[in-house]
Amino acid sequence: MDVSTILDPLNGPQREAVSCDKKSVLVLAGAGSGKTRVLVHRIAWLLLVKQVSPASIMAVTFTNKAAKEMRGRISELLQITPQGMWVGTFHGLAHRLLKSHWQDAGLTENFQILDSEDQLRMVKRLIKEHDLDESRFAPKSLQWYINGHKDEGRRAKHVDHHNDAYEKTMVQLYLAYEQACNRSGQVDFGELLLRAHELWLNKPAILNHYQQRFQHLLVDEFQDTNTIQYAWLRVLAGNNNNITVVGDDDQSIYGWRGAKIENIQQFSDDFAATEVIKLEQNYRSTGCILDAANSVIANNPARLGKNLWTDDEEGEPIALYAGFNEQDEARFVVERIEHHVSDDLLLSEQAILYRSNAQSRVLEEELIRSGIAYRIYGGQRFYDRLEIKNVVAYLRLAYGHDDDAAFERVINTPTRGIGNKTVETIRLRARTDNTSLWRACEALLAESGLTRRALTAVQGFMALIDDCDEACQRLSLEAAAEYVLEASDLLAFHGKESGEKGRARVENLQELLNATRQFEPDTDEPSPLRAFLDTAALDAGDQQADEYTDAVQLMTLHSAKGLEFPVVYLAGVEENLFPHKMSLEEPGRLEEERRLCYVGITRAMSRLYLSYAETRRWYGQESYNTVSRFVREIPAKCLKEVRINANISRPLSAKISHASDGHDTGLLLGQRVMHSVFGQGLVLNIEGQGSNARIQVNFDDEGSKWLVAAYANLEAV
DNA sequence: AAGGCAAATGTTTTT
DNA sequence: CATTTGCCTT
Repeated sequence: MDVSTILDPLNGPQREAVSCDKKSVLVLAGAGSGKTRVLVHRIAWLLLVKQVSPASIMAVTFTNKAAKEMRGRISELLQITPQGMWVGTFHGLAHRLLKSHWQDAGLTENFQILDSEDQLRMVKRLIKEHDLDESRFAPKSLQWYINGHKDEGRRAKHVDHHNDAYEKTMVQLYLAYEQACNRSGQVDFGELLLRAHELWLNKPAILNHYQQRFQHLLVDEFQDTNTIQYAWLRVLAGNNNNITVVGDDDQSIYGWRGAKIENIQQFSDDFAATEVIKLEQNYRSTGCILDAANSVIANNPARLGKNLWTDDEEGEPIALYAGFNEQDEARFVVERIEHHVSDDLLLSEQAILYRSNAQSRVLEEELIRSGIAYRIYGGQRFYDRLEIKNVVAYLRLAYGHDDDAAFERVINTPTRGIGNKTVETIRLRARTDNTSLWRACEALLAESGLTRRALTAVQGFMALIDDCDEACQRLSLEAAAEYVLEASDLLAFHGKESGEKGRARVENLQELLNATRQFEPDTDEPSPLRAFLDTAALDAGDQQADEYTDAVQLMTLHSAKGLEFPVVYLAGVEENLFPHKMSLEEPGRLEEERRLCYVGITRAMSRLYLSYAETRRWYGQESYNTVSRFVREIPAKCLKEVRINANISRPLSAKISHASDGHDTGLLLGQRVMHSVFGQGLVLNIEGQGSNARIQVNFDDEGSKWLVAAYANLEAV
């Protein structure tokens, strides 16, 4: 294989980015401009042309999916899988590091990862233990508070409470949380990054070793890095290593969870003589779609400035549909999906995107009614399911008895007569002895600190865990999991849950056994069980089921980032919904919503539909929204309004059928009417009775409006 | 320990 | 509106 294979398929700027010899390179890659391709080809370039050892390369992504894709594409391009390269997520790499240097990082050897649910439980418990009012100190906000500070690299001792009583308590709780985590060998997601950073700072020898090793750092989705992630990278890169970051300031949509778009600017300041390369040629969308995206995003101030262009044709204009309510909107979308299917497009080539999950319901109902297969992205991850977490907790507790989060979860699951009272005694003992719950149990058993009944139950539980431990050491991972499932009685426990639920739970448990069977520990982790537990904590465990059935894709705009579809429906482009009402208060949030819109538009390859509802039932209330400001930012020449008259057939006939319920307005749905000011129009909707009735009319010239029957003086035409 | 009922509470999500 | 949560009862 020669150099041409690496460079030939690339355009000018891409080539420059791939072969650039500068020590620090910032690639500003617009949507659909071949960002991943540049990263993959640059790695190939380093290996083949620069003869760099794979072991000196570290590539960092945000999601496991992206890491997996990168590894796959590198192997595909090189026709071999390079050994010794570190490709992974920030959290995954930090975790790997901490496992190798657990002592230097001040951790226990078998430290476990605390997911956000476990974290919330722990935080709740702490609030209770401190006798604080949950309404004043909401567990969720304490969790948010802790994670926020960790993302900024601050421990409890660093937080300045300004002598404010409330803030003081929060810091106190943060401190208590840190202590509880340390006591039970638990590390939350933010802690992985924070500890890894502290490891660099506190152990120069270790840092030096890794700086010597990783002379080439590559970072994907750089605009999503938060403070601690960037700090970690910067220290690792030092003054001598090579670092390439790829990102798009216009696609920064995670500011609300700590991502710092400013890191892009900071990067150029921190690394001397950074080469900045812009990738602006888009290989995804039609001219029309790009024009729209460019115009919308141009309304954001303080951009680094990119303008996407394409060789592709103008394409169809973007269609905008004004539904009279969300059902009508859904009907429109489904009708268009059916239309495209009859045009030989697959369902899976079409995606419905929305701002918030609550919107999916109506769309789903309409898809079901029409018998169209669909798949919703997002939602609960496999390893987050209750039944899965239960089994994993048994395994965790078997592996490391001091794992308090696992202990809390399964001490009485399935129920074995250990009630709150007993658990409270155990917690108290653990706190006074400053030890784990398991050790507290041992102490209590030794000195009979429990009632006879509780004593037997706890003893039974501990024996069960020891059995599981023994099974884990003796058996294969799969056999051990099977043993745990039986011995703990979890299979039967979940199986007897009512109806559909129980069946689904058993199915998932079976799926977990599958996962253990297929599991291949790929790291240098000697214990397959530990490796599996790590995967369960850090990896979503993508369900691959139905991945191959043809189905319409439904997801939020956030989860659509990085994907592309021939046809995209962007539903609910209304003020208050998108941009979301909540985001209008804080400064800077509107800009982020606009970037989200930019992400949405640029997902579409050839066709883009925008739709909104003039009336929407939202949290049980009727709301009247106008079309989103973002739509008004799209140039008129790119936009074509779909008039209701054009697809009157299904939506209206459905409405007309129950219009005869008699609203006593003398008008019928679908009827043409005349208004003295607005001119002629079509009756879309009638609500209420007689003169109180409100009528929605889509005027030919003025668009649709709601009118009060008593004053409107509508005449049938 | 399970089931029933009222109250609260609703952007976006990965690790 | 619909789902989840906490609290209360048996």
